[in-house]
Amino acid sequence: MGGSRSTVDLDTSLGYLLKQAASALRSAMDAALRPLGLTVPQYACLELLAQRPGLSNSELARGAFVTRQSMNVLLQGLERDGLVSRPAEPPAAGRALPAQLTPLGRERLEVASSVVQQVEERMRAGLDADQQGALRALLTACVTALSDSAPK
Amino acid sequence: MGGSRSTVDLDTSLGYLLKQAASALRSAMDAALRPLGLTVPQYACLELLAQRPGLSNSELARGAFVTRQSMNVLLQGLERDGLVSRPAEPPAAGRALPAQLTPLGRERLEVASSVVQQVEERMRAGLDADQQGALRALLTACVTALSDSAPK
DNA sequence: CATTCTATGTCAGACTACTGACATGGGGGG
DNA sequence: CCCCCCATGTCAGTAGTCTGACATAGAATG
Repeated sequence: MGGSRSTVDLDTSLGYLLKQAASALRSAMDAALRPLGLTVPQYACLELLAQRPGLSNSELARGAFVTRQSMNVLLQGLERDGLVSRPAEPPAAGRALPAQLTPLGRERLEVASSVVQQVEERMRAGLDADQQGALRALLTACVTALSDSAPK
Repeated sequence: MGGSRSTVDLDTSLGYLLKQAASALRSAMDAALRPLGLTVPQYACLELLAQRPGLSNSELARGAFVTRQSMNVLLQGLERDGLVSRPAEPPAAGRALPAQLTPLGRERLEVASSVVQQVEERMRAGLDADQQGALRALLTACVTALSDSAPK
């Protein structure tokens, strides 16, 4: 078991490669969404709400991989732009405020989803169906391995 | 999870899964490096300098997936802490200032590399050698596909 | 040789995201 | 029943990162 090598070899490191891939995807999505006036986290929030209406702020934050606080300001911006609506008063049961897409938000998301799908297709250009499934399985394994061994 | 035509299905989206994996890895690395007083980009910078001494600010920025400006302030902090050294004067040929690890920086990196390697090993826990090679190949294919089709 | 293009370093500003902290609502265990 | 623990929403402060812009150095082009 290890300890013999003193530094990580970036050319063969899975972590470095993972970051490189995520960075490339992020840049491509950012460029594709910029003309629509949406950032990547904003798009992620809209997409989450389209598939699971009524998600609360904290649930959206976990789904978009940001903190509650960041998602809160993000949601305020989307509300201000009329893409998302939240009840102003606490919902009688619990504190979580369920958010909903407005018709305008749904419309904006339609366009955003199509450009993002084009980006994803570009990314999968050289992969056949089997390879895509394999990649999905391998990434899932990495995620579960990391979260299972996560302290606290 | 019915596949809708108008929106991206997050449960089967490779992009979403990629972001999830990168986020989990980032969190794990962040937690592992925090006790050492290093952030992930700082660690990336040190690791790059260990393997390719004399890299300039811009080259480090590309290698760490940040902008030149961000890498510049990051380098200033590392210089202030005595982990990295750069010549104060322009090097007669070109504008690029080659950066070097100081002995203290090398020492700090030793510890950081070991904890990061432990994180990577946790991530690869459920993958055998073949699967790791496959994952590497698939991610590389995604990166090249994205950069080849990149506009600009 | 002059011009243009590209790359680099740097400065200024704005924005994004995070950490820390506090109050509130709901569920269990004593 | 009361208390403890966890999750949520929110506020304030801080730190990190990006975009935009400018000047300079070297290469490429005519």
